Amino acid sequence: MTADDLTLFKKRLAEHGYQVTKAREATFKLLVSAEPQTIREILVKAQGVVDRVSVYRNVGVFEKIGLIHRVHIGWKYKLELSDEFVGHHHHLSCLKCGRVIDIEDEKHIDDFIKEVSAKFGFEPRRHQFEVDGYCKDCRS
Amino acid sequence: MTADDLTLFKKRLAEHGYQVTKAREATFKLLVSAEPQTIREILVKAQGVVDRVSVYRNVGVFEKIGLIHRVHIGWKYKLELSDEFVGHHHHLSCLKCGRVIDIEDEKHIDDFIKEVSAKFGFEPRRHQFEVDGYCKDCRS
DNA sequence: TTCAATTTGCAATTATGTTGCAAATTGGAG
DNA sequence: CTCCAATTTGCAACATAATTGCAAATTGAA
Ligand SMILES: [Mn+2]
Ligand SMILES: [Mn+2]
Ligand SMILES: [Zn+2]
Ligand SMILES: [Zn+2]
Repeated sequence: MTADDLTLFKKRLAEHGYQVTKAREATFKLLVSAEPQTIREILVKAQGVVDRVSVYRNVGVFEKIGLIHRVHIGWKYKLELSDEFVGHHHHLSCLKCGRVIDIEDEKHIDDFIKEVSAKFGFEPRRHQFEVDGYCKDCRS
Repeated sequence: MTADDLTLFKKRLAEHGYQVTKAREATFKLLVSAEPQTIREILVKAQGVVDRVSVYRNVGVFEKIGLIHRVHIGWKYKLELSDEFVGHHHHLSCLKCGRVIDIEDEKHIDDFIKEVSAKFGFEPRRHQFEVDGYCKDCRS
């Protein structure tokens, strides 16, 4: 993670009236250290450093102020930095090794959403696209 | 649900070496009665008829043999009949009233998957696309 | 009808996430 | 820097969702 990321992190907390604490900084760094990851993975890494309840609570805070968001990966959700940090994207997820590949969309998805929203009078807010399969190394 | 659906249900069970039981038939009928729905909703309807453990176990069986599948709806998953029954589709999901609208894709998604899979040497197996927002009635 | 194999239901257990509260930490005022 | 009200933390208890072991019931094939 860059120094800028950490600065932005602290700025966002302050903007929303949250304090910058040891536990929050540690939790955020764990979040960034591998991405995306399950809250379970974060809890394991946090053992002895930050209490599980505080991890849950602060992950909740981070979500609420838009620092991170959830993505669906194989019937669990994982946590990743928000678009502000890493740019909007979707995922290819390997059913064998668990590898997650970031993919960028170049229009297909947005066009589809626009089309289908118009058709049903729907006002889209968020979307998520996920492809499960086998990665280059696992498809042998 | 049609008589054909029930016939296909029994056929698939038999093909995979599973018995056709009261509990399984009852659970499948509950599944079909409203669609998609959470396992929680099914458990409530099953009270006094099928034990919760059997519901869990049989929903697991149904998934395994491809009679049903999960779809992501607002950070929960819901269960719905597989494509074989209802045709492949995706969902618009209302953040306010919870309404779920089935949408069909006309190429966008498949093209995108083809494109991006080629790029990463990925072999796609399953995919899921979900749009959250506000339905016609709720956007006022 | 008979019976081995499968399935069911109940109790106990495990996994996951939440709440109440006293003690510690934080950040701003003085 | 010092002080202190407000926020945050960690622990224990609680709540909810899902899984497992096992004896009893059901199923389907002979
Ligand atoms: Mn990503
Ligand atoms: Mn549907
Ligand atoms: Zn792989
Ligand atoms: Zn609605």
